[in-house]
Amino acid sequence: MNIKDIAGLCGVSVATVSRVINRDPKVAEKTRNKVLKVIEDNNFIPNVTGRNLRTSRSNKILVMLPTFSNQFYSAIVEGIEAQADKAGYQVVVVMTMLEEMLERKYLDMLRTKQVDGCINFFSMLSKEEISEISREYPYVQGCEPTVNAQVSSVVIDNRLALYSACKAFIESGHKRIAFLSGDYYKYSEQSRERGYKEALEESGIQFDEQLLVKSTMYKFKDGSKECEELMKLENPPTAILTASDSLAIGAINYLISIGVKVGKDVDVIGFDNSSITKYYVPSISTIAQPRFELGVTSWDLLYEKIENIKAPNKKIILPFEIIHRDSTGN
Amino acid sequence: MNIKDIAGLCGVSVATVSRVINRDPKVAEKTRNKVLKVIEDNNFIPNVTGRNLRTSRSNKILVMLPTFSNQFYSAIVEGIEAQADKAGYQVVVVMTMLEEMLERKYLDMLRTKQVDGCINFFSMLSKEEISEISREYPYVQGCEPTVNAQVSSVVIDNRLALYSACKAFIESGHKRIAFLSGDYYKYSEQSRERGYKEALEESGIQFDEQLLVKSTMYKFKDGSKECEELMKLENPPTAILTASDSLAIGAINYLISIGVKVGKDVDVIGFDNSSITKYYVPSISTIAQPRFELGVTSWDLLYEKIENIKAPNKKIILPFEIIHRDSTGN
DNA sequence: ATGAAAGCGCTAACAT
DNA sequence: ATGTTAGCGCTTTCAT
Repeated sequence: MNIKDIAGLCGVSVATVSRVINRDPKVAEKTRNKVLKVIEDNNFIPNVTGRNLRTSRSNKILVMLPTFSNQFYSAIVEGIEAQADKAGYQVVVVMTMLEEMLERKYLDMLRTKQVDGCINFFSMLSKEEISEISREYPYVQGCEPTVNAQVSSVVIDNRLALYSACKAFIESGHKRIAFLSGDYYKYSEQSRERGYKEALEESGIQFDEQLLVKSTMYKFKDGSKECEELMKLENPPTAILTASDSLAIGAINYLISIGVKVGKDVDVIGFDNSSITKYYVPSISTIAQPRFELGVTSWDLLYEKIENIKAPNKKIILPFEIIHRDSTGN
Repeated sequence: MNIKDIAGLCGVSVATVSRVINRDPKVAEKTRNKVLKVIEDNNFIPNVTGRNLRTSRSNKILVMLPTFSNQFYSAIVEGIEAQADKAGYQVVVVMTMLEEMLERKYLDMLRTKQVDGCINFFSMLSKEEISEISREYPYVQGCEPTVNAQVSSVVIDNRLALYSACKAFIESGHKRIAFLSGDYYKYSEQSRERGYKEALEESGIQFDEQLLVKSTMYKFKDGSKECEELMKLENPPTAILTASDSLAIGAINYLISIGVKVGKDVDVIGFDNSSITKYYVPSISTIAQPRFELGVTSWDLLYEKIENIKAPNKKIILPFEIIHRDSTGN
């Protein structure tokens, strides 16, 4: 069953059927109805491959995630899908597992027109490469744009987030404030580190590099282990900022294990507001990113590029929210 | 840059280039090398759409998940991808959000040959429909096959899992054992309920329907709320089996809030061994499914169907593992 | 071993 | 308003 069969059944040409399918207004009302009826009756769906070959477009976009096993991305993808669906686009989600080879393989889908655009949430490639890709193909980065690359992106103000959280700690009287972070997702990490240091400096607290941990890979285990190191310091922290809820949970897990009262003896704040934070005991304070909105916005940025590859790059910053729960006491 | 350009550069016909690309042995060694060199030099990738149109195959498969926001599926998808990649297939992951309309829309990708097969992890459709789809297209179900549908599937022995866990509770002296489950993922729920009842019966413990909760949607909140109901019973349970880690966490959260010592006063066991179970306090005992293997096996089943749609349906059962942690004391 | 050519299903330029 | 037709890039049959 193809467009030719439908044309035969209708007694019209394939061109007319194609016009009906593509909502071309230059078709007589009567003809249109006849064709639509036959399409309906035969449950006909136009062959996407034929159309794609002809138009060299796919009506698909690629979403590249570092991993599927981070709940953080699920709401983002839902946001993207909601928008893409409205525009008649399908979303293909892949994970790169932080492997450059895999990332390159998936990017070939752009070159070979298997997808019309790509939203990336963490790239291993250089800023030069990303800038070039972005010049040639609809390509947008979310959450972790490549530092200094010329590309449209949507993020939250990571600097301000850490600045605010750190300030809040200082205002509740903390003087020894640690920051559990990583050295991988450069963009957010650098911004957050800046915010952390600015808050300290502004309050006249001497930055202590022992309290800035950049060696984690964002696993529970890392949170525990690095928290242990921190607590063994001569002058351990009384408050811990973290770059992810998993790190916060790891840290809290360790603190509980040594009898420290979290939210009382030591305050801890996570990042991302994953669903578990509300149900952990103690419940975990955290910094929430507008995940669905991040998805929606990244699609909007991509669509601009799909419609006009020369559209200027935009850098969009969405608001975050600090959520106070038991792990920061009071 | 297409196959014609390559042919031109090589001074051969497009047919020969196509043969080289497709590893047809009937090409002279010398010709092959020349062509390969030119392909390499020009960084040429054959247009997938052209090939798909011609062969009416896509070398893509569809993985349908109820949701992205359940970590449970991430390792499964990794297993599928690992296998599919070896066979030269791409994996497209979509979520149906438990919407029948969406599921049908995605199934159209089979009919329209956008994908060569589908692995489904929960369907809203009737067993008749699933059986028919499975007869016509490569289609496999994992974890939650449609009850009584004629389709290849891979699962764990859910009955035995609950039977064993319940038995273990009985052997540690529990007599009031609740089961927090749902009424949605029929397949696993029914099997588990059977195992639960069998264990009770076999041990001469009267089944009490107050202790079988089937109203959850597997959310933290449901676990908390239903646990509260249970504990308010005249004769509350001393042990709680659950159908997911989220339910276990919700329940434990509530128990802690009312001062009950989990793993001592009341034992709780989860299901799926999600990563948080190890880092919750108390750490949570759970029933682990071999997630990666579930993915691998579901691919293998699908591939049999892709190669031969008439291949007989297989029902594969993989082993589970009960992991004891602090939430079940001792 | 290689080439010529048909045709997969569709769209769009051109003709009527 | 509708039809005719070329051609997107590829594979594959049939010749040679």
